[in-house]
Amino acid sequence: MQLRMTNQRELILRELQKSKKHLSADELYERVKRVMPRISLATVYRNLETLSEAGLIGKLEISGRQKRFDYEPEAHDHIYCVQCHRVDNIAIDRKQVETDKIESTRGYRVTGFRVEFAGICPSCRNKK
Amino acid sequence: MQLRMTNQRELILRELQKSKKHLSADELYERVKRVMPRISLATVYRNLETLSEAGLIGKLEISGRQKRFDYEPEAHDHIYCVQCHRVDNIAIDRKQVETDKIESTRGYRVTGFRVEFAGICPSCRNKK
DNA sequence: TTCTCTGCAAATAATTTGCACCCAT
DNA sequence: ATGGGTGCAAATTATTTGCAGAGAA
Repeated sequence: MQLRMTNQRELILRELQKSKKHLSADELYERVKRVMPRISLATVYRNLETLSEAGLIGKLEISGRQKRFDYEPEAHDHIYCVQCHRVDNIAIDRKQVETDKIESTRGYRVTGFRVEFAGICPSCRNKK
Repeated sequence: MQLRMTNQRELILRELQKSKKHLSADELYERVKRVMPRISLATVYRNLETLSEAGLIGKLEISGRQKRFDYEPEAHDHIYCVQCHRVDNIAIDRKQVETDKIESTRGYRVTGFRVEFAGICPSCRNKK
């Protein structure tokens, strides 16, 4: 299966990169529609998936309801399976986060890691 | 609003803790149904939400399609908003992950962090 | 030409909600 | 008794898929 660079795919990639944000499929759909009004939401979904498989963009696994996509593919302490989404705990030394410092991978083949913080963003802080 | 400890709520909490896994709502539903056959899936959803707000269990923000719930509430590197789910990048020193070591919080009020690894779990490794 | 890709609409999957009745406090 | 909680069914939200035609390689 080889990748064709269609106008839609190129536009989706370009708009996501231009945004410099972590957009959901429908947020990006709203943006690309301005340029290509007849594009379909399904096309956006399919391309985001394709582009992240190709490594051109990143797919964020943190989420509320929706998946979000990252304008730059990136290397990124729970451990979870990217195929079946099973999750397991893993013991790590938080002061020394490096793949080879994991005490046990529980049998997983580790493909990457990332550190994620939770918090309240500026505009939500203002609302309350 | 005060919390009532109903039989349903207690059972849901107990079964999640007993499982020692990160179950999704419907996986947990299958388990509690064995004990309380007429319980509704909606009740499971409502209680998982309530229990995690109360801090009795944890809600995992990493996900595939489904949310997963953690049998133990836990302290937990992207930064995202727990209210609107906006996501922003944050610069950290991965070798020194501590809240006070973040270079900039981008205006977020940080409530916690966790380190998460990605990989392929043992049973998925076998399937391929 | 040959396949991958697209738009459209319908189908799924996951989660939420309205409502009338129930029960923990 | 009373206000939060429940079951049921219907409604939403997010994402995926079948299909026939379009267009990149």
